[in-house]
Amino acid sequence: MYQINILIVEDEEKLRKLIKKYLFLEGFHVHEASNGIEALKIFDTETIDLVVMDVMMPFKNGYEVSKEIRKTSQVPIIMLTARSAEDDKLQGFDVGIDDYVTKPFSTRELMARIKALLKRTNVTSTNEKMQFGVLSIDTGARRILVDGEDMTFSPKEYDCLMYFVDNANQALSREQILNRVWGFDYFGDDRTVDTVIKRLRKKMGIEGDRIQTVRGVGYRFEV
Amino acid sequence: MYQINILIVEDEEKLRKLIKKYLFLEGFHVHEASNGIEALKIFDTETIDLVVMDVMMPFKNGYEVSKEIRKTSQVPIIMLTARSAEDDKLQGFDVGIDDYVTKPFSTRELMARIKALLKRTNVTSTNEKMQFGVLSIDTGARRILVDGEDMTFSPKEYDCLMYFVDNANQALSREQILNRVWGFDYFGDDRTVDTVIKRLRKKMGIEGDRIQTVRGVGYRFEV
DNA sequence: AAATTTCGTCATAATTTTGTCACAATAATT
DNA sequence: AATTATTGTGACAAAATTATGACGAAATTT
Repeated sequence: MYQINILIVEDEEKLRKLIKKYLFLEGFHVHEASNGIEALKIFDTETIDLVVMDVMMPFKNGYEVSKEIRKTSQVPIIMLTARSAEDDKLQGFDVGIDDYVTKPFSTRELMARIKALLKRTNVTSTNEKMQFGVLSIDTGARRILVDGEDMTFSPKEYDCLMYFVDNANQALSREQILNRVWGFDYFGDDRTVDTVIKRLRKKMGIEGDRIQTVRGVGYRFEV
Repeated sequence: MYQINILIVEDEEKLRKLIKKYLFLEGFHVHEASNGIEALKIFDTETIDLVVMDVMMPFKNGYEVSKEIRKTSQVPIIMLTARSAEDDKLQGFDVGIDDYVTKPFSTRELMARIKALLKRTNVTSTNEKMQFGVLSIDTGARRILVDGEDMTFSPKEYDCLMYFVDNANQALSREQILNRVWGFDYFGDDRTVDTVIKRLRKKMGIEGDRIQTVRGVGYRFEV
């Protein structure tokens, strides 16, 4: 499946690696640049779906880089800034910054912002058609057929199934599922997952038992 | 469905890519040329519905290229010029330039001019007659029949339906619909889409439920 | 400029989704 | 076999999302 590409532009290596790690854990494909020049080079040669960039950088600051990027692209940009002065923000939005995160920030906050922005700007994975027994999934149509019948899956059910499909034959803990499908900022019962699984299995009909219980851990989608 | 083909002739790559990006977002199929020779070559081999061309270019300037094109075609041409002197404009119209945009211009202005010119010169997506159950669409006449009855669709309704038809069986988010039907520079409520959908469904009669709600996302037109 | 149509927003209704809980069922352990 | 831990499931109410009618502003036509 197609992975979403994110470019991190941050001169402070520790912070860059930290962000990279969390983005990686969220399933993104991550590109790194430690300065603006490098960033623009990568941006020109790679397909980038979203940019996370520090304002303060040697050579070229974040705003200048954004301005360059905006000449050719409407890619979503999130700016990291140490200062939180109002005029700073205004300047940012002028250059077409889509969102703003003030340091220090929690990785959780940053992840939330990134996901929200991706959603807002409609960056999604490509259209695919998949088949598992009598279960057909058409991601472009966001439609699922069971035994040829159109089955309506709720957003949570759909997202959950997608997560399973993307990680077929892997045992996924409830926590992992919660993190990915509900978002890492979700504070709810682990067992919520069980309920969605129950509904999924039911709707999937005969293919329902592709979702195996992994006792003490969570679930596994088998292909 | 047939996409409108636009040829951009501009030697400055950054600007060319920028225009391309915006045209793409508006749903056009875009061809690029960085000079007059290349432009003529593409014009000969591709079907081009409209040309956007810079006057100032190496080798052959915009007027010369236009003259060449006019020998065989009445394709609408928009000229980009840095100078705004009157004689310039006159010379342009002499060679059969249809419209004129002076640099620097906003992408919004250029898009508006392009759309206006397409409308003026009656370039529409080809005349097609489509049938979906009792719903007949004649894009050439911009007319829709429901159950044999002539039904009047408002511009928004019509455009929206066309977007659906062009992307049949695809889940389209409200944002995507807004971007394409209302234009990327529209800042309004997501829910506006719902209202047009409501009106569409009503006018489409029995075929109204070809427009399916995709919960948490938007809508899908099913064929 | 008057009349008509279109369009966006809002309030409210209708519908669907979702999380939790209680209890049943099942598996693991003693 | 009994006990304990874990998972399955139906029910239900709250929350979220979508449908719809109404209304006035804006645009278009007459």
